[in-house]
Amino acid sequence: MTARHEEIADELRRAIDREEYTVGSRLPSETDLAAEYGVSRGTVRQAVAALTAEGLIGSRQGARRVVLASRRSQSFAELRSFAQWAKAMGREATGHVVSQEYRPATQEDAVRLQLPLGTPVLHVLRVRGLDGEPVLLERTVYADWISPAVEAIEPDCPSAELLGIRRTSPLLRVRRVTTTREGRPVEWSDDRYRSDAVSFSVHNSIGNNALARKTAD
Amino acid sequence: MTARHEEIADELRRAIDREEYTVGSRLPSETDLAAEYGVSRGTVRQAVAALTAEGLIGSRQGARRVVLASRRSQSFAELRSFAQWAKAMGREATGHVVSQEYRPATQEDAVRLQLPLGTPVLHVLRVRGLDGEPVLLERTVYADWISPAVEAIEPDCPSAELLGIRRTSPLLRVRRVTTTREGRPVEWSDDRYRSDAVSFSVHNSIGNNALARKTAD
DNA sequence: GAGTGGTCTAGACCACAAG
DNA sequence: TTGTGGTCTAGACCACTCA
Repeated sequence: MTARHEEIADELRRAIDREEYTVGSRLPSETDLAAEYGVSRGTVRQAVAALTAEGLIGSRQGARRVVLASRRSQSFAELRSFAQWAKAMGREATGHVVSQEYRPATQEDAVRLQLPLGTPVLHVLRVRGLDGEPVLLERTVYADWISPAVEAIEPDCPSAELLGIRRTSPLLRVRRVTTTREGRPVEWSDDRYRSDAVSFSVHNSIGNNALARKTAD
Repeated sequence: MTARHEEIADELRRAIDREEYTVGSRLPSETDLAAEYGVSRGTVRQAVAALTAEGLIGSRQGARRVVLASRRSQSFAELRSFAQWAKAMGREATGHVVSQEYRPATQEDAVRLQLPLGTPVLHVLRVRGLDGEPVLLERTVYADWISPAVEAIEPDCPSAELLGIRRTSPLLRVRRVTTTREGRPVEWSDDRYRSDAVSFSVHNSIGNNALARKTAD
């Protein structure tokens, strides 16, 4: 059922967690790992590529892979939910679910969440605020296999004043896709921020800068 | 010199740019692309994996890959430099280079930027602010092959009051790596934000959420 | 110079999509 | 049913690291 390379990636993550491989130390060679797990080198490379994308390990041609970080020390630079982030900032996060309903997955939903066409997906429209001030209009589409967990958590506040701004106000629009460690898409979202209220910044393995522009969406 | 799979990825990006493949249309099959470029299927998969990571195309098992976006329409959701972002927010961005010097690449520099040990890398320490208020202390290390471009742009303001806060003030710390489209690391940075001023994250193909936590660093 | 990661090939089988 | 992407194998050569 689960792909072998995902199992191996998980085992490596756990090995790093329990400090079998400590931060700064070298991972076994691809050949050794292949022998250890009884797979080909290609499969090992698929596994370590996942950890590399997560920033857990680094690599340079000719040298052993190096453990860069462990999931234990995730005190900072950890991507946070809106509420977690607000708390860290000493602000009070508010959230209201405006609407919530299942719809069959459109072509776009299916592609972004890697689901069959027509699979029921959960659409949630939320207004989120800081210290009572509405700041973010959030449209999220959840994959069917995760939506029960979402419904169980959602506090259902029937309605809310949508941001309380004119429809023509400029908004910062952000589309994003959230995935599990294994790269399985969990949700994708189309957010519109009040452009005078919030902000943010980059934090990406697959990032960009002014010198080498990238299209995020 | 350049890997074949990178060349193919570039050609595909350009093909999407000139709307040879329009948004919403299907890409040729891996087999067809392999024949067209005279390479094996594995090489084609390396190429399309890059575009997938960039969010340009999507894929589902059994169906043709779909073009999700073009680099033409990058008006929003584009990762911006600090100055670009500030301007979009209607704020005035300030920046001062506190120090700037070349040092031989340490083990960490070498791994994160995928450079040989001891290669000269450019260390830049900046203070950035919004509307005159210092907000971000930014330490950036640039790869040698990109540093000339950095030096040419940098305005050198000799010094600045470092954030104007006590050394013990809590700071939000963010480490990030910036890469080119091809995944070649350009810089990595260790930033410390004034925790009462601003900041945060999210916006990632390889993201996370509260349900499936990920270690960003 | 031996070891290692980066690249590439040419096959194979499977699960899923779509007609 | 046919085509497609996802996975996996078992080789190969090269560029680079490091002792």
